[in-house]
Amino acid sequence: MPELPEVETIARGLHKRVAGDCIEDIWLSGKSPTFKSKPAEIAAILPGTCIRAVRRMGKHIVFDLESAGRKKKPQGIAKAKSRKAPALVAGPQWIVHLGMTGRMVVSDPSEESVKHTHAVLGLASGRELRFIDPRRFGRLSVVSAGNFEAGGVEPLEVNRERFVELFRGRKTPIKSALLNQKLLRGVGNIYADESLFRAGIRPRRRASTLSREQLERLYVSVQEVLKEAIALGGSSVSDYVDADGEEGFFQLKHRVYGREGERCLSCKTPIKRVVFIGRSSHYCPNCQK
DNA sequence: AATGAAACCTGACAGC
DNA sequence: TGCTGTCAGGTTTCAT
Repeated sequence: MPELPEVETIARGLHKRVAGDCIEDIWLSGKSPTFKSKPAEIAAILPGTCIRAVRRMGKHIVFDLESAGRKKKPQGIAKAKSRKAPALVAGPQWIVHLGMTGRMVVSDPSEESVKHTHAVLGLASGRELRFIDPRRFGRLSVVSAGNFEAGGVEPLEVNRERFVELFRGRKTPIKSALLNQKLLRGVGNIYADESLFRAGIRPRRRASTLSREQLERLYVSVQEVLKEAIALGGSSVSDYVDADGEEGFFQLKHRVYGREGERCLSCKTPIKRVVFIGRSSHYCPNCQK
């Protein structure tokens, strides 16, 4: 389901709703392979913690936790360090990957839980935080503070030079590289196709055959597409909804994804769909070289 | 090293 | 009504 813009939207929504709340109890379905950490470990760590922040790293949702009733440590020690030192992370982190069909909702306990609910956290405010995932490609795990490795660089934080260097000289098709989370984290099938269209590059072009100018254009395209999508709350292609149950609207702005056979918006050539690396790729055979 | 297919799962939808 | 086949926003693992 979710790529960077959807996960960003969900994480912001969750932060607004549950930051500051505390986890009192937990229920887990135990169904594999939902749990990357053992369910018993998750059940042992989460209750008794408070949610300091909810944020996104790549396609992961990160819950920064701290032990309930314990104040943040004084930060005097950090003073001597450089201004660039990262904020101290007090407690464990709960990491949620939504896979293809994962959803997180804040519910009243009186609401019946839907099929494929795999985790329910009881919050001190009386509400419940629920994780629902029909296909079970999502993953839940806990890590100790600062131990989480999300992969490559953030597309919206990387500078142009680093971006170009990530791809320059690689023999792999540029779309494979864009989807490789160890290089760039957060871009998935929709936004790879949309970015490549805007940059005028075919998905199968080998990265090594792209000029610096083309890579710079791709850099701009990726950032524009992601920013526009976040502004519209993501793309709701089939069942994606954010933490408030609201659909996104970026699917209305797709120029190639899901538009096979329809006319290209800039040249009227029918959009093509080809399958490679096991996924659909959509492109305009005229505009993209 | 690097491509690519298969596997992990369920549900929706099209066609017969 | 029901069967079969295809497709789906992701990632990992195994074979070539």
